[in-house]
Amino acid sequence: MARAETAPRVPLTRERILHTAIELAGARGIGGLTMRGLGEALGVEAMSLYNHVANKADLLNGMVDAVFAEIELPSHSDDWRTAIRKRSVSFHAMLTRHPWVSGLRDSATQPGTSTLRHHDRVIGTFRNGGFSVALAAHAFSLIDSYIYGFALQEAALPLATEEQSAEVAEAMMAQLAVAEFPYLAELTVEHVMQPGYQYSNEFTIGLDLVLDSLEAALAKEQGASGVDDSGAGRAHSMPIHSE
Amino acid sequence: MARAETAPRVPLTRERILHTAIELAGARGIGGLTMRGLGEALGVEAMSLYNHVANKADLLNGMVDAVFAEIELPSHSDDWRTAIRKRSVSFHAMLTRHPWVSGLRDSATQPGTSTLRHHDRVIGTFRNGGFSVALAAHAFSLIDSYIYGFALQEAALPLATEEQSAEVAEAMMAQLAVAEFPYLAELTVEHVMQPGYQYSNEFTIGLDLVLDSLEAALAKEQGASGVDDSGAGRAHSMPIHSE
DNA sequence: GCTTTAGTACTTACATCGTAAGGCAATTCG
DNA sequence: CGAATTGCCTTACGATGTAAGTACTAAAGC
Repeated sequence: MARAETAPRVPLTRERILHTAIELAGARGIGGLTMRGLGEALGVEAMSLYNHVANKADLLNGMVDAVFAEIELPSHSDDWRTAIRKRSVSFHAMLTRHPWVSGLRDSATQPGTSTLRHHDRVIGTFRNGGFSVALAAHAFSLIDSYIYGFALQEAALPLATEEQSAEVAEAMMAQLAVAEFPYLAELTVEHVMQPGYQYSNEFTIGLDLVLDSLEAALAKEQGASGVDDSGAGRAHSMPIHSE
Repeated sequence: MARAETAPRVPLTRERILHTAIELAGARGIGGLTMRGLGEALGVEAMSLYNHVANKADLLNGMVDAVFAEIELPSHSDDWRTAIRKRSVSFHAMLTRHPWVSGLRDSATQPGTSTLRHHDRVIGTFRNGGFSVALAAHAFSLIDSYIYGFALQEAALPLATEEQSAEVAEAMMAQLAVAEFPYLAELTVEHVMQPGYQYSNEFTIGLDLVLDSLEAALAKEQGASGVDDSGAGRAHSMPIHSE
């Protein structure tokens, strides 16, 4: 048959499926990603995909793990604050590229190796920076909650470009009873509708505030360990509000 | 007719629909909430619901707005920090009661009146506490991102009870190559597997760190306005990292 | 070379979903 | 009492994830 020369006949792979799925999710949104549509994009019937992924949940897990590999790992040569800051900005950029990730909660239950490696390096960066195990856990929880939550709001509010912001703000003001929500109105007019406003700029502002507080908590913890060893010793206690 | 006495014959209402939908989402998860199932729970056919809600998206929006009304509004009599802290704890408690809320990004695009009132009061609390418009916006973004993000991770990781935590941690350790992810292993063993650990306890720790950083930012902003009026005057600039 | 075997892709089919269209009954208004 | 309006129900359609069974393709053994 002529199949050998006419069709390239690239065999289906899990990697190829994941890549195309990520592309498709980007183009049509995660809701527009269907097994049939994905099959079509790969020149294949929907059911053929099931030879390489267990089910759609497995596909989504794989997609999340694949994009986690795009995040810049914290560098060993940087001090903890710059290392964490860099990877957080990179993390945020990834979530901006792939807005559907923050919506997929299930994937956290079954983390892939990329995800685990990432988490391990982040925790390690804190530990090497002098954080106790407990404080490293707090820091990890705080930072990642912020990053995820910010991405969630970013995905919801369509304030990506300046025009979009203006549009949304105006629509909001139009239907908004200004008298009933005066502070919301003030913030919209005097902040959101200012020229050059983009919600995504808020990210690093909040991030730096978070890093400030972690730096202070670390200083407090290290100071406390000099006076009283209970802070560093009972690693699973709460060293921040020990009073 | 006998209808008055035999059958209670409570007529369908948007409120009754929303309440039952919230219950159902709590019992079966948001994925288990279907129009047919909801109708059945109300003793009614699925299509009858469409006389009171436009479509499923409208239903979900209504549900989100209804549970937003459960959040304790920041009190005017408290100072900003305690007021925000109280409402944040209340917010978090609501998201724990209704874990599906954080997953519904779409609802932020079409906020209901409860949601708007809530946001207005939060921003107002910051403003009355002395925050500039810009800093209030940053604070609002930071705090709500953290709360949402934390709830997202809480919903994903099933670490609600102590037993669950232990279970998950052990399962993780079992399949985890300890040598490959040493820091993750350390954190799991020395922190998560400690007696009495519950991930939800991390919430107030991170929250207090965030509030610390906002307090510092406010002090910095107010200190700067004494030396130089540009901080308070140009409200849409970035008063935190002005250097 | 031919035959066997395993794995990959295709076909068909089903349960379940949101919801469009139209019918019927009960309640409200004249 | 009759007319109209509202609210609920019936039926039906297209789309989705995926179970089950079939056919083809490519490597392994003789």
